[in-house]
Amino acid sequence: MTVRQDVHSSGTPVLCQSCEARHHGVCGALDPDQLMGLAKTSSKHTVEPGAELIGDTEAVDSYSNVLSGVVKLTKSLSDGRQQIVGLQFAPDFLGRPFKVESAINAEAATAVSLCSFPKAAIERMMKESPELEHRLLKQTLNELDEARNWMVTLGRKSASEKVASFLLMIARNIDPALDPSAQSTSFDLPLTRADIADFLGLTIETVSRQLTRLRSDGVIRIENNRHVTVDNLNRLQRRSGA
Amino acid sequence: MTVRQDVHSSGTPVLCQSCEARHHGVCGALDPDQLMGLAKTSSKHTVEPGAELIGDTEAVDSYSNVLSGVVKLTKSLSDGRQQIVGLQFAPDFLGRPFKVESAINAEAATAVSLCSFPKAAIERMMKESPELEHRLLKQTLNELDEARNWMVTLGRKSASEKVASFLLMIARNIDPALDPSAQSTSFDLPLTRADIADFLGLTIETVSRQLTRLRSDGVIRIENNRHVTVDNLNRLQRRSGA
DNA sequence: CGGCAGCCTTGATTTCGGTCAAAGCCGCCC
DNA sequence: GGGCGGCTTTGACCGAAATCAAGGCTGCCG
Repeated sequence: MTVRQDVHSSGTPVLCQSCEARHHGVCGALDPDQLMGLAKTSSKHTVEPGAELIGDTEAVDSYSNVLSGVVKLTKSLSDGRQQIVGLQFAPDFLGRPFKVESAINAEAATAVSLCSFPKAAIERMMKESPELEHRLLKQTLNELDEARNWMVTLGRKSASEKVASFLLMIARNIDPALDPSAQSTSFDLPLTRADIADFLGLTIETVSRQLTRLRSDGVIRIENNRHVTVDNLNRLQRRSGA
Repeated sequence: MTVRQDVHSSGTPVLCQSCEARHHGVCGALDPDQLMGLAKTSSKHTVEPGAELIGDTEAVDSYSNVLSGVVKLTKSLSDGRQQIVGLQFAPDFLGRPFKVESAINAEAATAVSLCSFPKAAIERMMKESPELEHRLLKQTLNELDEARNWMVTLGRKSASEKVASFLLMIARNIDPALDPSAQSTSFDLPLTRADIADFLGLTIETVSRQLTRLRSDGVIRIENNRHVTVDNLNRLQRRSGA
């Protein structure tokens, strides 16, 4: 579904001067001088689940790297119907270059730690550093690819295929190190049933019923409503509609 | 739904040396020397509706600007279910920089004229010209925005809202000069009912029924199954779910 | 002109997922 | 412990859209 590995494949994680963590993303594209400049105004911080990171209400003047946790990108219709249009995992980049008008919301789905940079600083650097813009282009192409893959799921898959696809997608993203040939895996769901429904274009009840079915069919196990174990990834994949 | 104007807002149409037409897109980002170099290997050509422009079968080694007509981007599940994940209108750019793996198909929905460049030439120039990459980034961000908007339509709108949204989207894109405050408009549908169904995640029959309803409710008129007239765009918009 | 092929529309029926309603579970705080 | 609130599950029923099945329109070609 995704080819996340490709995004930041160029180069190893870089010691970010500002948040003092080793991570990919923006920092990796900057030379030491630029990093120094950026460090003065950037900062690492952590937010609770539910915290709004980008809203149509407030203008946002910063970009961030997601260091850990999951951020959901949502859009709403005027009557309140909501759709999650993307999930950002570490080490994705969060922000809207060139102020593309889009009325998108970003909210922490889990506890999230971020490394943020002021918008002005990044935009200035983007003019100077083609490498930075190149990385952004790659991430954006990747997000576009994911969005289009998800459009197939939304438009053409049945409820049970949608839920299976969702579980696979999460399994692949939560643990980026997951061997693509792995046969089993185990992870915490970063979303509530309501979020999953908003992501899949379903209702809470339908999501719950499909999870129950996967459980009683022995495809998955769930503990505490959050922790999912998949013993046979192939079985799940067969139910995802390919 | 879209902010197409922004994409190519930087600069006026440029006389493309290769296809000898004035257009935006790639050419506008190149200096005269680069254009000259490109002209040697690029060409303008026209294809019939149904022609496959990018397929998972054959490797594609060129990029193109769409000069006129409509190109549909599709994805399919293994059992044949299909979803249209995007439409490209002039002056959109067609191609996959950096070979992002995505199993996408591109097919001419109408007669299409293109100005094509060999992949190698463009990629070489992208390394030299940050401006070119900048344009690509802008178009990609725009496509991402459109894809995410469409995800809301696919996931959360009813069949009648989907069809209304589709008509509005086409009206806004077919005639880029359409005044956003215009009250009425008229255009040819670039897609068959089957294509519209694949775009909206519906069946042919449902699309047909919804069009019939819009017609009998006096919101639209249709001649020859293709030519649509909307006398009151606001009425259509109210049915699109906003 | 006549027949055929490709689209499109319309109607009857089925079904998947939504809606409405109730109850369970679990953690939390008094 | 007990009660409360939020999230989840389950059940009964309903309805929007899919499916199945004709039939119509148009343009093309013999």
